[in-house]
Amino acid sequence: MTSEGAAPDSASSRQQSASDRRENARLKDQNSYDPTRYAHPSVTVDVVILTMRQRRLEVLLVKRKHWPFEGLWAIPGGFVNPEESLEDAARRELEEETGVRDVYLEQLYTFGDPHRDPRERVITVVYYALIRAETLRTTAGDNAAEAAWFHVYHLPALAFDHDRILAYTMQRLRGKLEYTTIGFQLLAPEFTLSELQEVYEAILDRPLDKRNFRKKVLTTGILEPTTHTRKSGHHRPAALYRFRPGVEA
Amino acid sequence: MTSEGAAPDSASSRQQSASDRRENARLKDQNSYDPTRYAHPSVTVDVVILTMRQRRLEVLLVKRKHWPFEGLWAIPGGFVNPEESLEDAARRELEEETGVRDVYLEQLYTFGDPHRDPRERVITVVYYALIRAETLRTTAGDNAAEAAWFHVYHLPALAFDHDRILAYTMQRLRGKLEYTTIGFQLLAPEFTLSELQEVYEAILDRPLDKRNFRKKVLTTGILEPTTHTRKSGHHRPAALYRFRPGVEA
DNA sequence: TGAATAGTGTCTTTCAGACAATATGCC
DNA sequence: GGCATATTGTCTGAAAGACACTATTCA
Repeated sequence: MTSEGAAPDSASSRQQSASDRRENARLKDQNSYDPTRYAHPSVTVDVVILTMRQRRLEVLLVKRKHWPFEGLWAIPGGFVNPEESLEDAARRELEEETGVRDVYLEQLYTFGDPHRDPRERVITVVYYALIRAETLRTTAGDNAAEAAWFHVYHLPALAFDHDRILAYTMQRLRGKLEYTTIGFQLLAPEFTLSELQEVYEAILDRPLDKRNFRKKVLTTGILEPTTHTRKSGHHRPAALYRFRPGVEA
Repeated sequence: MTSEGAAPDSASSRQQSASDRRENARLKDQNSYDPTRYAHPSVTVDVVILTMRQRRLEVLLVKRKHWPFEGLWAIPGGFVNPEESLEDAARRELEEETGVRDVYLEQLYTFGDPHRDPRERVITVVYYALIRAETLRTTAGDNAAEAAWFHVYHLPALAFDHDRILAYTMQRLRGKLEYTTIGFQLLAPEFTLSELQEVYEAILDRPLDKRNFRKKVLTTGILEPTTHTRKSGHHRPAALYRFRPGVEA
């Protein structure tokens, strides 16, 4: 076991290790009025909610009604409650916005620039969720003007640093598409190969060759054919597939 | 532009959008005593500091001197100051521990389970840093017992959820090794191909074929030979390479 | 000349990508 | 029959992986 001290520094600050500083914070907390408490930032969870609608990848945004960024669109989010995990907070937020639960949800990144919110310091842990359009509850009616779906490649003006967040979401999504089964999360349990291809094309934002695509997904062995077909127009019905049981992202 | 309302919910909670809730929080903040402030968790930044020493990948840990987890080893970290970004906090922490700056640093993940720290709720944004062993300042002396380097595959008992954090770091590192030049961050500006291979083997924890490895890195074109060689024993000297200027991770 | 590490090439298999014609169902 | 989408196979080039011997330096 090698042992080498950390570099020294201006002494007074360095002698106090990180864990010591936490310990000091705890001791201070035992006082009833603690100025360091005011340094605690707000922590929120934002959830980028994505779905496939009309063969496009769309994101759910809410319209801001107050300063700052009044009138601009924002990724839905909210505060993390004291007794819930970050992921629980994200799932709660997701369910509040869409009524769905038990969907794919993954932590994306944490954004914490000191002035990203002009009101106070807000550190936001961003998650993204992939949901199937059919699982959404239908329009609430009086909320219709507040939340809307947008094509991810034609976004309105966004509040805060939410344009960066969405750009980063797409980057992550494209990366994961290659080596995971994440794309399947946007489809119903049974689906056609054309539908699967549409998901990939929507995420990658480029057309794929049909023969190569089918060859690739079928040779991986993660799909199995069902006996069902889907008729969707004046043409040949497509065979339905499902994920091989036991295979997960 | 399609527009569909978000799902309704138990009304009182749903009618209040996420941005509304933030707005409400701001209004409350204008009072001098605000109970919601107590819900703000502590936010820390932890930095997994990795380097190559003696052909092994090693991580810098600090020994805890107080409850909780007294005597166990922990990833160095500390609070985020009000006026610094998360990455700035990580760089400050890194410099305090090692004396180095301007090294590779990347946000890993944010851990925030409500009881991961038994004292209070602490949400930690974890970064990892890759540094070259030569850039480290030498042992401080009186701090030698507090911080130590550990072989990443032979770790001591760790405090908090730091075992999970280190496991996740290795996972990320292996993933990025394949499609980025991240491994180069652990080497001096000029290095031998054997040294580069040692870095890859240390991260992947498996031996690589020397001929295939050299073929692969040389055909990518990211390396260029220098006119220098390195003699390191009673044997043939090795040619030194450097990264082609302008290529970054 | 022995010890130690540096340096090099071929073959096989797999995967990615370019490319176009036939099949089926419905009107 | 005409329309619309479903379905299918070959070829080529690139990359990955298995595999072993020669070169150089110095004690």
